[in-house]
Amino acid sequence: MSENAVGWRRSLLQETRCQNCSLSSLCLPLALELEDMSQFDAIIRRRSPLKRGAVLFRQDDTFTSVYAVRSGSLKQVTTEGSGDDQLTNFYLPSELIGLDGIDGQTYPGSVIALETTTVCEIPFDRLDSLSEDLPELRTQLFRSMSKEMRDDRRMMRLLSRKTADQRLATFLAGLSDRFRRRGYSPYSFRLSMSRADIGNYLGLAVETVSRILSRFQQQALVSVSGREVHILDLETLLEVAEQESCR
Amino acid sequence: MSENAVGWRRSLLQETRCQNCSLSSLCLPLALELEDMSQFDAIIRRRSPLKRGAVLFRQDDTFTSVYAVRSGSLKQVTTEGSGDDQLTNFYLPSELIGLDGIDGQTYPGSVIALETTTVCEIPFDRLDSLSEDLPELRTQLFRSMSKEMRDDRRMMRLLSRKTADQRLATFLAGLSDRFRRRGYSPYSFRLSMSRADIGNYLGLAVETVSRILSRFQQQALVSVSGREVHILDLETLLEVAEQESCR
DNA sequence: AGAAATTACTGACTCAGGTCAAGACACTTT
DNA sequence: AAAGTGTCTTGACCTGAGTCAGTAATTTCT
Repeated sequence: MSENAVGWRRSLLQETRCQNCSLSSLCLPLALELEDMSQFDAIIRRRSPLKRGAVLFRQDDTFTSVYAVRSGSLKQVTTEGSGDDQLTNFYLPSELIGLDGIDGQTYPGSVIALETTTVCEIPFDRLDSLSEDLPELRTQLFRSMSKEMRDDRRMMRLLSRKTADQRLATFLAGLSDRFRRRGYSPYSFRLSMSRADIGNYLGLAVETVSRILSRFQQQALVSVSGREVHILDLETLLEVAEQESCR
Repeated sequence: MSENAVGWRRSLLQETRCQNCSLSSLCLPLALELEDMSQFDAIIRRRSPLKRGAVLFRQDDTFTSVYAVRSGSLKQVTTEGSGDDQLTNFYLPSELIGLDGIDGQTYPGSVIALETTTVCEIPFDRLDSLSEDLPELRTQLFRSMSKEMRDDRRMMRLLSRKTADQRLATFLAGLSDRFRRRGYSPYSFRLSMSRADIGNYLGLAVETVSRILSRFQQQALVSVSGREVHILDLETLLEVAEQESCR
């Protein structure tokens, strides 16, 4: 405990401010001047890291805060009726969690860490009132929500019109792009989620995910070993993802 | 032209203000005091009615305004690649259109009237700056967006987990509920959209929509004649909509 | 290190819902 | 009233992906 606690305390002091955060150009305060950013920074609560499987908040918990991912990744899971879970989102660094909880005062799904993960907690009432004084912050908040709606629409199209092949190609290409934007290799990354998670998210059976990943590998589009992914032919992958409902 | 124009001019004067609007308890300004509401009212532009099939705005048009439906109904259609449309939403009175255009500066889909329809145009830059002075308005705006995200998640669950029967039952029950909230009969209404629209929205072939509506009728859950719908057994319909993935 | 428990892969079989085709119905328009 | 056009319904057939079952490979625990 002692060693870790010290390490954590130190990193808290070192890079715990938005001003020093490597994600500041992607995250909520991206449009703020330095002095505004320190106002924003003041309302943020850093949280100690979550371990794999740890719950950030549970479905139906009272909504209080939104969270920005600092490192690691998480999934959102909504349980309706009994037993039948739906994985509605994966969150990567700089992305905002919990915006769908504003209406209704409770979170509509549980959010769970997929690996060791750190997040910044942003109490929503403080964020709301700060957005009164900082138009750029308000704009960015509107944009984040708007973007999420747009992404949701894309997901609906995927779920209602795309074949299993197209879904997986879209998923892999999408991850690749998200890694690229965050400065990681778009061609080589590790999946933090299980096949079951991917299947649940894409509306496919686990077996289908496995089968298609194997076929993509045969076709030399990707090379997969467990959760390690190498994208070999992004070009073709994107073609598969968007190809005409070719008959 | 003259008679209609006069009629329209008159109704403009009569009930063209939020203060008199029967939807004010459901619409964006729902939380505002009377004097705040008149501030809000001042930024709104009434539009002359759209006829069936008329386009409110087109995909990729520059984003300028959001719209509140005053009467009638509309659909949002997104075209990706070539030809392959996806119907992503139906809008009923009091609902807000265009919030997904804030990010990216263009509308992500075309919005088309399904019948004679009137909308209130709300220029977004004015709405944004007004939300600085009226916290209740800002809150309501956040809520509307949050609610839409929540609805989107529900739609994803529908598209990825529900059977065709469950989808149609959910759709009918949902419409019924939306009519009820707006003060119309939840048991008897007219569909403003075609079977093709319904199919597209629910991720089903037109034929499937037809077949299942027929079966629902046989099972005495509903009685359908063309676009006229009577819900005979809402209880069971809701059961079908949410039943366990019963094996 | 070895046992236990997840997690991932592959094959064989099934079925919900898509596709194709044809006819019925409901509207305008002349 | 006939003709034309789009929307809706019904039937026959087919296929993509789900289910079930068994095995292999990881990861976790002791």
